[in-house]
This record gives sequence, C-alpha cells and structure tokens, in this order.
Amino acid sequence: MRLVIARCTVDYNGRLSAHLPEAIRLIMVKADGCVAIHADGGAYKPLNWMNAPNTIIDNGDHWVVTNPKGEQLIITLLEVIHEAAHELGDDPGLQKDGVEAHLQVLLAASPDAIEPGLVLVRREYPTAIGPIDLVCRDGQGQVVAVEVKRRGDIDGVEQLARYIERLHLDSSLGAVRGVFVAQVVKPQAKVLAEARGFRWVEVDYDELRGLKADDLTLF
Amino acid sequence: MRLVIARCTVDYNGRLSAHLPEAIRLIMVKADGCVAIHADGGAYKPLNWMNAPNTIIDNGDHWVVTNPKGEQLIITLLEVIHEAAHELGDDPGLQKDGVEAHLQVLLAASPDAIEPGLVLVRREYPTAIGPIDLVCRDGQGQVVAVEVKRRGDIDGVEQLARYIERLHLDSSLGAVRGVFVAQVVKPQAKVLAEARGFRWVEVDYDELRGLKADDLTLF
DNA sequence: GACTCTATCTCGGTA
DNA sequence: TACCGAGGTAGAGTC
Repeated sequence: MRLVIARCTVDYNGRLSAHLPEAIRLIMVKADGCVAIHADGGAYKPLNWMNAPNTIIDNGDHWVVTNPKGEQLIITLLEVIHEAAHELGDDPGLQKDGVEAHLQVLLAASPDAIEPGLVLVRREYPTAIGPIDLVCRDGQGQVVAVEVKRRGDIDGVEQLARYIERLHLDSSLGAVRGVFVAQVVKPQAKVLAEARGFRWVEVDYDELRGLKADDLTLF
Repeated sequence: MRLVIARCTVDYNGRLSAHLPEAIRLIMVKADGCVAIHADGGAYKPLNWMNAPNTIIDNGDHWVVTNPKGEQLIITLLEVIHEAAHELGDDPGLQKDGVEAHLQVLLAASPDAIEPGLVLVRREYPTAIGPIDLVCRDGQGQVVAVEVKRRGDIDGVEQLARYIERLHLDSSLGAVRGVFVAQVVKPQAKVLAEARGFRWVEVDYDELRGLKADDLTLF
C-alpha cells in the first residue's frame, strides 16, 4: 500500500465527469492497483477513486489511472507533503453476524413472531424468478408467502408481489396471502403493501434471538 | 488525518457484529473523528469503520471508538509499523456533471425534447409513494407522467407504472399517459414500457445542454 | 460472464 | 430531523 499526502487536483472522466479543485488530500494506492482520494472527513467513501484492475502511469507531476473500460482518473500533484509504502499482505477477511440471512433463519424457527398460528412449509421456496424467503400455512390452512428484509423498502414489496403473482400462476396452492416482514418498514412501503393487499410486520432482531433461545431451552 | 499501519485485530458491535482476525492493516482517522480499517485490496470500502460523530479512547494497546447510538469499534494494536499525522484542511468538494438530477433539470427546462408540444406542470410532483420526476400536459391537454433515468432499466419502468397507477387512483387529472426517458433505454425496459402502454424516449445529454443554452440566448 | 440482491451501504435533497 | 431515492453504487452469491 502506498500512501501519499499531497496538494493536488483530480479529474475523473468515465460514467460521469467530476473535478476536484486544489487542496491537500490523501492518495491511497492499494496492492491490487486501486486508487482512492480521501479528504479529511466524510465517512469512508473517497472523494474520487478508480477500482482495480487499472493501469497507473506516474508522470512525476501527474498520474494517469486508466481502467479497461477507458475511464480515466488524472491526479495532478502540486506538492507532495508525505509519502510512505508498506507491504500489508493478505487479509483473512471479515466475519459478520446479524444480517438479513440471520433474520430469515430466526423467523423460520419462530414463524409465530410473524403472526400467531403460522407454520413453516419451506424456507427459500424455489420459483422461476427466485426463491421466496419463507412459505408458511396459517391457522386456516391458507398458504402465506413471506418476504424478509432488514430494512423494509418499496423494492421489497414489489419483490413479494412478483412472487405472489408467480404462485397464483402455476400452483395448486389455492389463494396465496403475502406478508412483508422487516425490522423497520418505511412509510412508502407500508402504503404500497396495503395497496397490494399484503400485511406488513415489524420484528425486533434481539427479541427474535431471545425467542429462539427460549425454543431451544424448551425442547 | 492520522494514519497508522499496524498488526491488529478489530471487533465491531452495533447494527451487526463483526470480527477481524490478526493482520497488518491501515487505520485511518479523519479530522471529523471517523475511523476506517483498510486492507491492501478490495476497492475503496474499508473492512470495518465507524462514522463521525464518535468518541475515540486511546488506551495505548487498544482503541475504543463509540458513537452516540452505542455502537462500538474496538481496535487492538499488536504492533505499530508506521504512524503519521497531517492537517489536510477543508476540502472544496467534488464537482459532478452528468447525473440524473442534471438530466431532470434540463428536461424540465426543455420538455419539447421529450415530445413536441409538451408543457411542464411540475417537477418532483408529490405522491404517497414518492415524487414523480416530471408531470406535464401535452398539446391535447392530457396529463403526462415522465420518469427520468440516466440508465433506462426495467426498475424505472415499474416505478413509472406505480406512479401512473397512483395518479389513476386518486386524481381528477383524467387519463394519464406515461413516458420513460433515459440516455439509454435497455431492450428489456423498452419491451416492458411498450407492454405497459408507455412511450420511451432516448435523449442526448450534450444535445440537451445545447438546447438549454439556446433557450438562454433566445430570451 | 451475466444477473440478482444485500448493504454497518453513503450521500444529497426535501418536507 | 426523518425520510426518500440515486449511486461511477460496491460486493457477494447464483446461474
């Protein structure tokens, strides 16, 4: 990894055009060749960047970074303030816990949390347009398709609508009901879900984890 | 900005839990207090991070970064290889050109470019499921809903369909027509647009910019 | 390789 | 402030 702190200007020409006026910034070049220009604030996203693979031509006072699509990043160095290069080696990578997949597993284990009396038929129920998160039956024996999201946006409701449409087309399942489940359901998504005739449910991740622990101690 | 290259482990507990095993990484602390942990590859996204605002407690061999929501990032330093700190100052910021917002503004100024005789009623026309990019009237006085995209994908057509559905529901606008506008409309999007009864139009950004310049010189 | 969907998305705009 | 949509989305998984 090469780190350069320099007064510079930067121009990008590719999917759009962008220009950075003169200022002091960090230029980070990683071992895979990707380049990122960071200011001294503004979360982790760089002001400008170029992902690997690309070719970097160092002309001394300016670098030209070009990728295979022909997009270009031109960094003009006006004053180099600090420079360092280090071999970091491979990274073992990040281990995560608590993303949507986990929520789905927890709900499959405790469908009661979605609505009382619900019984799981199948998780990742396959259809021609992709798997449905959960397919269940309610107390009356009606089939219920469940779409699970960490954040309940309008897109998720559309996804559920497509699945339901699919189930209506080619199934002997009878009438199918849709339920949209998320930790937070956005107002627009609520409106659309109701317009489509779907229930929406907000669930708490920590509570669910607790429910599952209870289940485990019960049996 | 403070840059530390160190052999370290990192634990995050917040919206999810995550752990980074021991390895050499770059730790970047910006002036606004945000922290990012970078490996020597993998584009610009850090392995782990914590956005400002937060408090950083430096206990020598480990740092504890806490934000107001109670999320925590714990960085355990096993060996510091390089350290540097620099004042970068404020950044004048990125100037972009060619994004969807520009396209929408240009089309609002020259709705004729969408189809002759079109007159703007309102940009960002509000509905319960989100704002419609442009609402116009054509030569016959019929209301026309316009969805503008930089890249015309199938999602955009569905978005337009939702808006039209909405306008039909709760409007005294009469029959509403839909037009899908983008710099490039993908074949699938063309098919879906036609199936839904919408026109689709491809517009040229540079040409539009020219049109607007003409308008400005005309008056 | 193309497609799909998630994301500690980030970021800007607006009500 | 909360909410909403765009993004040079990036990145991971699947077909």
